[in-house]
Amino acid sequence: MIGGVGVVTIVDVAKHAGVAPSTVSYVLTGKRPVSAETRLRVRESIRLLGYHPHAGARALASSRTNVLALVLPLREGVHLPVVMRFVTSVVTAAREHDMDVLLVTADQGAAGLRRVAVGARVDGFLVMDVGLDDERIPVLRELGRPAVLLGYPAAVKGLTCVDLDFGAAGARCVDHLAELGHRSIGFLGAPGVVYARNTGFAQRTLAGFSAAVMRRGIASTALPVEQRRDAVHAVVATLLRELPRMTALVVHNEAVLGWVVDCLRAAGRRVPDDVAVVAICPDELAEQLRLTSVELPSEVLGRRAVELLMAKLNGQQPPPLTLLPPNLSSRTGFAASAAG
Amino acid sequence: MIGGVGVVTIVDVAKHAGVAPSTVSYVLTGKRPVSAETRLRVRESIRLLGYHPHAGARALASSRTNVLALVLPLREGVHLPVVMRFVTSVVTAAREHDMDVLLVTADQGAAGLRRVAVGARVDGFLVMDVGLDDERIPVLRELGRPAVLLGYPAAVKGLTCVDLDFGAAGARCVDHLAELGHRSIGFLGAPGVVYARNTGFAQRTLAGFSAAVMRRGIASTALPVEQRRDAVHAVVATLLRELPRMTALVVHNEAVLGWVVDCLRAAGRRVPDDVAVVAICPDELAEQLRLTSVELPSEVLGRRAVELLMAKLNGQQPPPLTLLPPNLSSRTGFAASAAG
DNA sequence: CGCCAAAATCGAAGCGCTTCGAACATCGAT
DNA sequence: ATCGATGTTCGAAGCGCTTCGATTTTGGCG
Repeated sequence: MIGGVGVVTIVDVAKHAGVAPSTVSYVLTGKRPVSAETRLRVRESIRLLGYHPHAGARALASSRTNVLALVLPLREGVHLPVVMRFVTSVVTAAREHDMDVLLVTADQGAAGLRRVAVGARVDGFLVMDVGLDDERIPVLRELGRPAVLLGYPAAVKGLTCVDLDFGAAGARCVDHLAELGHRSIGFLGAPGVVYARNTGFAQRTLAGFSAAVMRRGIASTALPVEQRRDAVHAVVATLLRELPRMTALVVHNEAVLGWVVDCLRAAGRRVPDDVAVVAICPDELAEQLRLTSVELPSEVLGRRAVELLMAKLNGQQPPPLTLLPPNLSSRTGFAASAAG
Repeated sequence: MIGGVGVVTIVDVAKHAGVAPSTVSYVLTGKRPVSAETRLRVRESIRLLGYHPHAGARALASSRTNVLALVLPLREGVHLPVVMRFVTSVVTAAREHDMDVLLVTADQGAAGLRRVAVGARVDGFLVMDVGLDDERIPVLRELGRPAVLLGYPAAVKGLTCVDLDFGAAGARCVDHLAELGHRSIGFLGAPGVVYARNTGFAQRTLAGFSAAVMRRGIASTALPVEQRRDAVHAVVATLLRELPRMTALVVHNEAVLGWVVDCLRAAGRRVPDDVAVVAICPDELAEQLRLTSVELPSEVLGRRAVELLMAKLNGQQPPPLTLLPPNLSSRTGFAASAAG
């Protein structure tokens, strides 16, 4: 407490505890053994003086920043609440590994990645919403920094990717409905633009769905859905026309899910009595609408991604692709109330 | 290009350009004049060698990190898309000032602030969702780091706060409706818990609304709304009972806005013909539902907050409270106006 | 009682940058 | 030619931490 609020350095702590600065460092990092007695004394001095290591100095000396970059997508068609939930789970998980999170928005693009990496601002990258032919992947490869991708491109060799197994999710919905006896199942997906830009997860879900209905000889029609109420109305009408005996519907588009149900009811179909709806969406939303669903596990994904990244930072080599198995929750309870 | 991908330091650049390291530094920071000729040569060397200053070293030497902390709320009742939109505008604005953004979630609480500040990880704070008696404020005061708050407590002296003028927003809705001839106006607000925890903006909107209806001698009833469909249904029914001649409704709860409209229609009231609905919500949502609204200007707020923080970092002393005036957009569509 | 390996601690050399006083060059005015 | 004044550039001293070889301490054992 020499200069008032001024910075307490490791030297101050060392003096106060009667040891060398290096010993304090070893107490802090645990990189060399320190006798129990000394460790206790140093800890006490740290507490007493209110010492906090200077992040910049540490980064300079150890070339480790304890910060990871979270690269966010900001394109249209991504569901903001899902992103947000994901972000918070990443921050929480990162803190458990004593890491902070630096936000990089994807509109800064590849240049943003390069800036952050070369400036030694972060130890590694978490890249969200990776498309099938993502421009950021070559940059990431070139930078050679540890990175974990959410979503995955065609060739995952040399990468570390994690995602929900959307193909299995699509199939899981069909299996569930088939077991309930449905023989004619519709599919409503993401907006057309999402399919057009090769986003991977949308295609994979559809592919899983299609393969499953084909395998079981189930009649089906699949359509993309735009995020406008009138568009939803139109597409539901189309579906009911094209697939008149439809008794079940798989929806992979959380933004319009509520409207889809509304439109079905408006068209005189009871949900789930006449049309069983299975959604692929965050649990919370499905819970609210009382729909059977395959969960979009943002929290688990975020946490898993952080853990994979930490593994890489510690020199391990996790598998190039981790797919989380889909988890279907049946919610056949009573139908939703209210408007109709 | 001596050691492959290795780090290019300021010394390498200096050698390559035939100057002293300090000169390179001055070219970079502009803190001392450098002759045009030298400046050009140094810039060229920087480009050629692909030099990027080491953030940690810079922070250590200059005690400036060029990082600001964004402290996010993660409580229930906050509308995630709004937060997300806000986050992205902050990141974008920050980048324009050559700043990066470190995420701190509020659940790390006051301790999180302290850790980040004392470790010299950030230059300043952006604190979201500040309540009337926020526990983080004393910590912020104690830390003495530049900070900008979104939302504001009772006493703003010595702080820098920015927010939408919610009181004016509530009043603006009433004024608009009164001018259209409405004499009986309902108000649906945030969930009860939001009022209970003194969040400020909810109270202020209600206060502005109440004062305006009183001033004009307009009949009114105000109710909180929970985020469940059945709760919305119930509260709309209550409202229609308590205020049978209601011809207009102000809704300050983006999460249930759609349901409110649904419930009104289900109750046989045309919107906006029988009941004119004015929302206080993000423009995008109002646009989608074709409702007249006062915008929740996340983008503008985020940008403004960053600018205020930058001003503080540059030694200026912005006013303790900046209130953005509400902006009402009329969306009467093709339907004729109600009332009258 | 002395010797050696193991355990604990120390000391000094950086990490890459900024900063500040000093040195140097240039030039118009003496 | 000489002298400031002005405009540029240099050199060295840190910033606070980690790291690694060296040194001291400890304790088991001949």
